[in-house]
Amino acid sequence: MTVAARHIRPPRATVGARVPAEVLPVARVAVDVSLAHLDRLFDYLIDERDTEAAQAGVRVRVRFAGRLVGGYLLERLGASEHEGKLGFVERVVSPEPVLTAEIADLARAVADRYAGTIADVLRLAVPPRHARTEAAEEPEPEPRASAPASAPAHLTSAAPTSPTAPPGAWERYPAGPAFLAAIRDRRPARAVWQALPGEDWPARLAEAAAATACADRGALIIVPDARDLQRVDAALGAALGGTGHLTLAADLGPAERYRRFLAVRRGAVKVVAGTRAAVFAPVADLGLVAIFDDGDDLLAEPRAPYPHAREVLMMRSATRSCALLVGGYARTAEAQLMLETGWAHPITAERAQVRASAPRIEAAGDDYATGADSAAAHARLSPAAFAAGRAALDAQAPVLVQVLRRGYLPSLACARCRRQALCRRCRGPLAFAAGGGSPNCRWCGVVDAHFQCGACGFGSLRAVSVGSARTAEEIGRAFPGVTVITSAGNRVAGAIPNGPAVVVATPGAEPVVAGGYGAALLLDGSAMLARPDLRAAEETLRRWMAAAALVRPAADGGRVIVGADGSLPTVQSLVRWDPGGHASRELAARRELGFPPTVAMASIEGDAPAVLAALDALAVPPDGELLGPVELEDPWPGDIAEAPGGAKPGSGLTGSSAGPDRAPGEAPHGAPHGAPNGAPGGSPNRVPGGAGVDDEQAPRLRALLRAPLANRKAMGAALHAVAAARSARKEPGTVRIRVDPSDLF
DNA sequence: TCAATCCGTATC
DNA sequence: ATACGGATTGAC
Repeated sequence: MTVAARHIRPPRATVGARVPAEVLPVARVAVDVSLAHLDRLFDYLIDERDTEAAQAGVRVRVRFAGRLVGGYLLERLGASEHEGKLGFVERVVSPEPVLTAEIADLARAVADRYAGTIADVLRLAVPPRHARTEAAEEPEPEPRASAPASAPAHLTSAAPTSPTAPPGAWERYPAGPAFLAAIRDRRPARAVWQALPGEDWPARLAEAAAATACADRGALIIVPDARDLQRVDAALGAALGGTGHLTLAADLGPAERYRRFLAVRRGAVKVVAGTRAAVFAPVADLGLVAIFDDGDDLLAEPRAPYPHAREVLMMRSATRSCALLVGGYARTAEAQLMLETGWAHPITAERAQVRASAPRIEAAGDDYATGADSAAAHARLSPAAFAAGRAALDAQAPVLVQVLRRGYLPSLACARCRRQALCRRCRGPLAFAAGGGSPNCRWCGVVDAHFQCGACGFGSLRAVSVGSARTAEEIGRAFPGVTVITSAGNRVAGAIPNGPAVVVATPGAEPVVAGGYGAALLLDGSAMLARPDLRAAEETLRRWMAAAALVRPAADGGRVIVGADGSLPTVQSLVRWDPGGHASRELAARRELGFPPTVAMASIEGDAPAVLAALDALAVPPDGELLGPVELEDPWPGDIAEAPGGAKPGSGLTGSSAGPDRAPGEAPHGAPHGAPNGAPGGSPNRVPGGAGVDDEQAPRLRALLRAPLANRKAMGAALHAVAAARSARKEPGTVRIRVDPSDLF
């Protein structure tokens, strides 16, 4: 038939019909399709002329249901189980085997655990290809089966200077040296480590990595944000000699990101540090995985299937039998559970050592009525806080002031009815910026010169919270003549010089200072503790300890004043520096209430009809329990909660961006549903009219499913089945399923 | 009896 | 999305 007329572009160069490869002609392919009912491998034939390039782990293009899609070749087989006829692999994209068997297995396990698809996990795990980089980076000198010793000399881990222990301060922890010894002996020790106040934790992690390198194995270190990563990078440089490691972070460009990924994959570098997306780094011959400050919510991946970095590392540790180190000043309930089940051992210091390292910590209540007219009271400083700050400054030491929110007056309410003040255009929160005469909207930026309460019509405002900028201003008056530095939001200071100065910082943005702060004043404690969040207490203690750990020991005059009621258990735990006791009580409480991590929990949320149908179809696992559904009022319609200059989410494919200012009210909640850029109700600034009444849009529901930990697999499978049924029938609406969601309320 | 069309289901 | 198979319909 009219062959010539049919083709606009020339027929494939394959004019000669394709013939299956002589050996192992069948390829098992993970296609890049994230539909739950297609979440399995598919078999294709390999053309004889692709047989060389078509190795396990390479990227391929295949025709799937009529269209070309990407995928990874996972395995070559002699024959297929598939009854029907097989198509050919259309193209081997590149002979570079980017997906190792370990990461392929890990991706499958993570998908199963989080009721997601392997395609989604692989998108998190393997960076996009950058062809030029791939070509530029030497095309594989020798056959790749060669021993690790064949790595280029300049990239091998610096010759371990002493074949024995790297010297370090792990001796301050009774179990520390034994843990390092285990790493050196290639034993899969697992530990939960409570860093001492003032601990140079990047150095300790670097020593652990060096011990791993001594044993000629790979190490992977995960930290919450870019600032932490810089410190670990520097410490690794010092411990390994500059070329023995590399870092993986979100802010690298595509080329650099892929270049480093290839260096890791090719085994040229065996010590890797990174932010959360690096948990999937294909480090060869893994001997140690480590994570620091695992309570930080940046370690929860915001893209489907929402895996948590700590959990992924636990999985890698278990399947590869490598050592695991979960560190932090504080201790999460999850870490506590590892200890109580005996899965991991504690690395903690003796009481005396803790006392010698910690500053003096006292609670000062949270009202500043005393001397209400003084500048100190305006700065929300209790007399004790003011005195501690004054004393530190007099001793030429810097003072750290931790405040919950950034901005000037970031949250306003009607002065009469106390309802939150909202923008009349987009209903976003109103706030005062520094030096601004009128409040403006934090979402759309519009200025509202004549506020009128949408609920009661009243015309004046009161501040609900005070931000870092306003606090800095007041502190300046309280301590006249002293330099005031703010570190919050987009403007974060990494380190400051020693000397008298006041640093006002939001949690996670505290600069480090050589020698330590003379004092830390922790404001807003009650507000932090009062958050309606399962993890409010744990999170508050984590933030307090992170700040207090930067203060010099009590013997050197270090003092911490926490602005909260001293009788509260969390405050007590801080004062006594007892993260273990706090975590133990926290875990007991969660067990009592049937909350994670003592049970497996999942949330099912989305459009009401779709959620109801999904719940109908759900096979509740044995001893499982369905809670809800309840209607969800979503105060944050978009996934961008901060309009002016806020860090754009999802810019880098490596995940985690620095953004250390994560006050509770501002936490952007994650994307509202499964769609990657989903903004259900359109952009924030819609509906010009309605200034008051809650305009109900399509109701959204949320249900929780919980099951005993032993039935976690069954729960994942049941949820995956629901998602599969939905996608197979192309059911309308949105349902987002999350296992171990970070926000339960 | 056969083709055109509709619907459901699988996607190697 | 698209492709295929089986059922259904309508015209000879």
